[in-house]
Amino acid sequence: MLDTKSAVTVLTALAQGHRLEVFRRLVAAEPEGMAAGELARQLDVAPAALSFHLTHLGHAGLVTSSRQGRSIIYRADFSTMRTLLGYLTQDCCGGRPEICGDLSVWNAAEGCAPTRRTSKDVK
Amino acid sequence: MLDTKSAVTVLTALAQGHRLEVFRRLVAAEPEGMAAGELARQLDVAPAALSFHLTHLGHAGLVTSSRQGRSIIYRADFSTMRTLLGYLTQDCCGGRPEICGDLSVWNAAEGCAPTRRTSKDVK
DNA sequence: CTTTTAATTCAATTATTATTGAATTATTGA
DNA sequence: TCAATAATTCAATAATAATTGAATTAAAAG
Repeated sequence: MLDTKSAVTVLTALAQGHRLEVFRRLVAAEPEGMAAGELARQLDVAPAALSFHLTHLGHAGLVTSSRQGRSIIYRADFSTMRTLLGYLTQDCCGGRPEICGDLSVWNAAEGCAPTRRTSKDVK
Repeated sequence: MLDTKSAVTVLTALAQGHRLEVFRRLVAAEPEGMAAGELARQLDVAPAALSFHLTHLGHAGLVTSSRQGRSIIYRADFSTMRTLLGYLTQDCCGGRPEICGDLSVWNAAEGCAPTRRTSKDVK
């Protein structure tokens, strides 16, 4: 389970228009992922600015990256999002699973957002 | 369903230590809620600062308030959190419900986070 | 080896958020 | 009415976060 500090880190990463949009598009782009430059073009954000946001998302554990030729490919990491959803559900429903339903089923489910860290993250 | 801009508003509201903690305690304090002053004491935050955060949470639709004597009682509003969870789930799993499971069941569920706006919000 | 392309890092700037202390509003009780 | 309590609003400051343009690193192609 996530501690409050980590939860704030992940929430902060998602609480920004460009970053939330990046994450959305990376989810849609699974499992191929997308190059940093392509994301910058699609969102019409300066490469340096996007790099900042991607680093931010990476720190929060929401994306992974790997070099492919001269491009760096980013991919959404579902597991962190799942952890966040679990945390918020606990927060939201505390000792009252009857209010929001029991999410533990899909938190425990097999095949649910497997960690896809098949390649080392780019440094 | 939440649009991206509103999602950012709600995420921003939660992406701050004091506010996340306030929300957590208000969830735990349901259904009585808690006075602003009591929250300020418990979190050891200056009243003016807490007021700022409570306004922030109120704007995002995460808390409601009502005056009771000289105190102002705040309560967690589950419905916004539920909406956020639904949005993030869509985001996270896109057209792939098999990845995170189908949350639509508890989004549609009866008795799930009824809107408890029994009193007018304090202006 | 030089040039081009892709991306990042860095330092500076700009913009946004959070905190503080003083002043203000609302309510209660002496 | 007056003093005390609870909370908010306001203006100023402090702290963080985001953007920019220039410089740098890495890989591919001529």
